[in-house]
Amino acid sequence: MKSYGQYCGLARALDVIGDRWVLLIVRELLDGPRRYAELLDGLPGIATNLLVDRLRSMETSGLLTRQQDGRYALTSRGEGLNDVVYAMGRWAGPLMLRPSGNDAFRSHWFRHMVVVRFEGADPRRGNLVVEIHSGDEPMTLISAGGRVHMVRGRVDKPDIVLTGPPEGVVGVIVGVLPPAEAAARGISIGGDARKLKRLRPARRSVPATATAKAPEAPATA
Amino acid sequence: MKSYGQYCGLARALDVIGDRWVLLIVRELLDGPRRYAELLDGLPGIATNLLVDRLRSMETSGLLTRQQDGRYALTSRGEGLNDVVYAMGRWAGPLMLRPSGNDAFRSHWFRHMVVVRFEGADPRRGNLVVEIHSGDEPMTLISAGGRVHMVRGRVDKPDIVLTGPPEGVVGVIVGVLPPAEAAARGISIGGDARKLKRLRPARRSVPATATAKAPEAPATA
DNA sequence: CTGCATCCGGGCCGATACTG
DNA sequence: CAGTATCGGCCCGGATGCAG
Repeated sequence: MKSYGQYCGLARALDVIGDRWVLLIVRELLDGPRRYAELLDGLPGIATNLLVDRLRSMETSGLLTRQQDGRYALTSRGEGLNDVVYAMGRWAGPLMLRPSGNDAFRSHWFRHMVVVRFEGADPRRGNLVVEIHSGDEPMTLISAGGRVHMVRGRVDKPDIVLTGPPEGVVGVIVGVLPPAEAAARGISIGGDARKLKRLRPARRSVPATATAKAPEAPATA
Repeated sequence: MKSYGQYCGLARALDVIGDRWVLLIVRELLDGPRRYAELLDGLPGIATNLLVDRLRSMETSGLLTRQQDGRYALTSRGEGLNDVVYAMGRWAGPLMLRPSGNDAFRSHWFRHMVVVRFEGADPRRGNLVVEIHSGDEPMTLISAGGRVHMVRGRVDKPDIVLTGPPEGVVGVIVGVLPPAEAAARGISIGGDARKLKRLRPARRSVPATATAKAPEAPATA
């Protein structure tokens, strides 16, 4: 992509990560090193030449390296994009209620979509294990020690089992879709749905990122 | 731009803000409503048709509205992108040391570049007024009440006056360029340069954003 | 089978000229 | 001042080929 040619932080960042697919490749690699075929599967819709082009340019711009085993891994600089990816994921919250429809979906994307909503530790958060069946592989949400994690696969004795389209699963987990209405969205809930409240103890929808704005501008109140 | 067609927060966000120039338009409007000609001046390099195209599509996607006076203003949804813009600006820190060279520059961009480095209130931060001459108009940095602001124009009796290329000004302010070496970078400092330390009281280079990563990451599987 | 490289059509981007 | 029109070129996307 052509450089913006502006001495500005945002513009210089976009010169590096503004190309199409770049941030989605970062998303995939934030889960750990991946090989070419795994990336191709995790990035439905990308053309093979574009994937290679991006991997090359991201390597020269210092976002990733190629390991001895041939897998691609983020550099520390690339991992620094975690905050950018999560800021965008948080902003996208309202967009996720729209049904997935024909959109492609991979189960491991749940990790970012969910963790972004439960960032930080909250000691009042209860322990909970939720098994999720949506997409190409089972995933398990684990709330423990005040933090929420998400791992591939299943674990023994989940408290709840969720099955259905991804937007319904996300809605139930983040609490915008009441369990009573979940069935109408194609979600089936195994176990005691009331336990889901443990994930959101008090009234803390926004994790106190403290959007320190300058004093002019209309300030979103 | 074509949609990624993925049910993923990052992908859906990029479907809306991934188009070239969109985030830079947001950057301009984060300073408040602007008219067409002002945007054109604040976005050196953009073609007039592209600016119009972006303004139209950003209006239909709910990022901005047109006021009665014809000026363009961010909606609350658009202002929500503040965190995204700042996350990228923070990540771009290391990229800003490279000289501006032939890059275009507008003085009001200092606001984002500087505020992003002093986000949040720190009661130990001292009061300071720095007048800056770099680019197309004078700017003034004001540290008061533990917060750092940046305003257009000049105020009476600044403590320090900085003049020179933008990368030198940024370097001196954030502290990576010692005042003793500033002259070699074309920076002239009026007043007592030691007062600049007031801006960075303790050893807090990173504002404790607490990059909460999941514990699995390396995933050698 | 994995990991690319090449080719080509279409659309978006960028620069300039022009208009109410 | 605030756009509209036009056109060349580059990037993107999909298909296909091919070497280890």
